[in-house]
Amino acid sequence: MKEDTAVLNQTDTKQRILDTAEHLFAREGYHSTSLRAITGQANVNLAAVNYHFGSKEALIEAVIERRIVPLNKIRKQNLEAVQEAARQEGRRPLVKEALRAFIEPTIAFRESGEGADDFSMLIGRAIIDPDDTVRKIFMQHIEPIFHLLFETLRQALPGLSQDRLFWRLHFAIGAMAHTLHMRTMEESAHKAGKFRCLPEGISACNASSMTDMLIAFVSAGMEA
Amino acid sequence: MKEDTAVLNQTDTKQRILDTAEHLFAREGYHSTSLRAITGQANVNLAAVNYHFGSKEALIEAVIERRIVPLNKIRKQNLEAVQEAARQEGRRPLVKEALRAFIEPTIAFRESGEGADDFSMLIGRAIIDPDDTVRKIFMQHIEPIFHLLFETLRQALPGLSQDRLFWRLHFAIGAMAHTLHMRTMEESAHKAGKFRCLPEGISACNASSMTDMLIAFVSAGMEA
DNA sequence: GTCTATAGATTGATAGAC
DNA sequence: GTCTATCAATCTATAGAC
Repeated sequence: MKEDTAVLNQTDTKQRILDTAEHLFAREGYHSTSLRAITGQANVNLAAVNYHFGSKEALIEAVIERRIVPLNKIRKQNLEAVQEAARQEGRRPLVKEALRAFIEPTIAFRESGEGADDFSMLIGRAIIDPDDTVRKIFMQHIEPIFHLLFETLRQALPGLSQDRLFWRLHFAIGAMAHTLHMRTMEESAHKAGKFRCLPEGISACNASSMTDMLIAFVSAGMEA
Repeated sequence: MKEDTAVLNQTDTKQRILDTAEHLFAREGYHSTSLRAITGQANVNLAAVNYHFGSKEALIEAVIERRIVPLNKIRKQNLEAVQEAARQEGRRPLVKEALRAFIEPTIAFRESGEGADDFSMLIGRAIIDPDDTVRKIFMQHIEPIFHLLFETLRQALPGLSQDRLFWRLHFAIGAMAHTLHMRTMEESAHKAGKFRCLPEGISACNASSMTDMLIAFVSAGMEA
């Protein structure tokens, strides 16, 4: 009984720290978020972070790994399925299906449940953030998947030089990162209205149609 | 004589602070860069920042405005020239020439002289950075130009709904920001090799060919 | 495991001599 | 205008009682 309570409290505290840290790191950034802000909002003691994780850097590492591991597993399966389907049908992979295999699970993550929205932003930030603390952790997880995506696209576009393919993929990743990084799609649309980019503002849209628009955009760019 | 020396010292100190701040803000980020790091590297006294600029926030404001004002003037002239040429020839503006009017001076800036490389990174960061300190300053300068770009593209693509146009432009800006944000094109290419995305590494390329590739990419995406 | 209290370092900003 | 010296606030991290 005593043990159960202890374990429950432990996981509960760890979980609350992870969730709150994910939220604040995504929205305020790693350096701008203090441990006090996290523990305060999570309603746990300041010392709990160092007890459970050891340091602030180990905390964000745990935040990232919790989500990136299952996400990369899906992306890997998708990309391998694309290659396998093309091989069995004796054709090249399509640019669009390769990009969808990579992009769709990333954006779909947003609607998959509590906190996923935050992690989506965190991915967008990690891709871009020049701060080594966040990006290094992220890069070592994304590297093999990026390699697999590049290889699949190389098969899809055999006429394109590797240099051009690399830079086009670079542009595509930038478009995706910028989209992931938005706080919410509603907020971004609202801001577009506030900045008077448009006469009457822009409609928000769900992750599914956003994914379709993004894939259409980057596919056309890759094949330009 | 005394006055000349005083003025020279003043502008020299202010200039050195501006240049060094631009460099460090771009590479390390606003919050991760301390005033001590700036004054130390610029070889000026710590108190000089607050004497000349008043605060850290006023400093980055000065850093941004020094470059963004002439840059936006060029972008504005370019976009108006595109609209005017199309009007005189009785045709719609081309997507490609509208995007080039906006993108080319932004990237060309990189090769225009000392420090421009840093500011290019800073722009890329400002577009993306969720930190309000940097982005708010930047956004209030970019808003009218963005509005003009949107309007020109609306003329170029009359069949596209404003919603779709907005999101496609959003993707295009993301691709551009990600490219601007790179430390250097050589470094980015080198990293691609290090991460083994490619068997033999990627060639760097100059700003001009980078601009052409980016414009080809985003034009195809806009017209998808 | 959780808490208080605090060490130890760093930050932006300023006062006052020169 | 430039400098030293310092304040007051903040930060991460930890020691030790419970």
